Amino acid sequence: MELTTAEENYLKAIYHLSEEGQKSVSTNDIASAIQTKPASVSDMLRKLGEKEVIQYRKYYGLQITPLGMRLALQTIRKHRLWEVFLVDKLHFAWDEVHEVAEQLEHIQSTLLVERLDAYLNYPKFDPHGDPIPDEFGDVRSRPRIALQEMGIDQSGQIVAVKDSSPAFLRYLDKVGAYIGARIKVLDKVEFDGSVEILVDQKKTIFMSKDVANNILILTS
Amino acid sequence: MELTTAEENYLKAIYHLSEEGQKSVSTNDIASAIQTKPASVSDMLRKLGEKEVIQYRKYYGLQITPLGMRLALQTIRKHRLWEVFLVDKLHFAWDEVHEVAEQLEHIQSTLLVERLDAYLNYPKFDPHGDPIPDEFGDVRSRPRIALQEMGIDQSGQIVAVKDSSPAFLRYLDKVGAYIGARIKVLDKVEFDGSVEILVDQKKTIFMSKDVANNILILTS
DNA sequence: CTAATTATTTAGCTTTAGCTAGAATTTAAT
DNA sequence: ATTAAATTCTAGCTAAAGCTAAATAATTAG
Ligand SMILES: [Mn+2]
Ligand SMILES: [Mn+2]
Ligand SMILES: [Mn+2]
Ligand SMILES: [Mn+2]
Repeated sequence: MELTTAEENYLKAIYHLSEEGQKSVSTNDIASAIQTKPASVSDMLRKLGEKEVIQYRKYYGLQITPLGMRLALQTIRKHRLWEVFLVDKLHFAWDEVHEVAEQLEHIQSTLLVERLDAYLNYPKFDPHGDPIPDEFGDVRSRPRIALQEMGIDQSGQIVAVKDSSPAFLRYLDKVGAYIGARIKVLDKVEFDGSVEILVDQKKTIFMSKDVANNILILTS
Repeated sequence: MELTTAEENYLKAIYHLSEEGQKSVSTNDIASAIQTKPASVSDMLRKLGEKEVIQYRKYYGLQITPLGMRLALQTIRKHRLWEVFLVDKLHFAWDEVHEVAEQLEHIQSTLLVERLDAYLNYPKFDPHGDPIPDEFGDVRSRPRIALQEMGIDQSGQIVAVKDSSPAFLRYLDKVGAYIGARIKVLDKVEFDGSVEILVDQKKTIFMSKDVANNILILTS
């Protein structure tokens, strides 16, 4: 069973929107995630249903099937491995990789994926801190919470970002909030939800609720 | 001006068949090179003509335009750089790279090509000995002749192969005729055109006319 | 110089993946 | 319980890229 590039992109979007296959997703959500019209989505859902990668009931949502899950995770695995390659080997910035990985993830060659994985030394996380599924689709995920959820004086380590848009990532670069940084919450403003944090015991940063919501922390 | 994947493949085939843009090519030749039907080729030629990458006159051949040449060479550059990557970095065998490079060559990202080129240390030739065009499409080609054309006692170095099919390349691996090997023609059989050569001053190989025709030599 | 053969193109059909416009269904609000 | 609003789906169109069958042009042979 092989999927077209469009089908892979839809399935990946569905997987992400359903939060790793848990809840059901809406046609409109898929449309906006994938930058297309709801009518196109309806049509694709029918096709994906026929291919049995999702279970689709008209007007009610859809559920990704175990088969669909496996295929989605394969594509995600490739996407993230390529991102590691681009950053580690070709010295791309972490905000420059997404677009290219979006293309590279569709290259069909199991040998290529295996060799790439080995060449990169079997990385467990991509440049944005997202876990890389193994060849069987198993994801070893760490318990992580949004920086926004942390209380005053709580500390931890930045392990991932929710938003991978260049604008957001470049902002993080600017303020020095990189993956791996150790942080401690110094203060939280009730009024607007903004937070003040100490980074690596030396630098103090103020950030809005919006920003703090997109930074994921492994607490300690 | 950007081309679709299919258009890039056609243009590349046209470029190769025309022997780097010299002679004109036929519809049937393109069809068999690209494994498609002549009717499909006719249709694509019309489109490529409209995009002005070829000059097309119905029923008479076609000429690749300077623009078409530039675009074809860009794709060829990418193809060959990826082949180097696969062999040098991911340890693919030289007969395993073509199919994958055929996909990778269509990835759109000038930054990627630049970085890849630098990462590979600006290689001048691909694993099959074919020259890699620079970013402006300039190809520094070496004067080379088919092993078949050599006379007895003439010597030289294997610098490239004409045929890159796995079957042929694996045969060369088996007999030890690799790129870079120094050879000398010991004997030629008039009857069937087969030749006997000495490889690296130690090993003697017999090969058919067909094989000798697909091995390219830099004479010395 | 015709006539047969070969090469090439055109016409019309298929699939994939989009789109718009409008119909159908579900959900929310009186 | 209706009605209104929002969501989702269907119908019908387009473009790319392929196909087969048939038409047409060019080439070769007698
Ligand atoms: Mn993609
Ligand atoms: Mn990522
Ligand atoms: Mn290709
Ligand atoms: Mn090659």
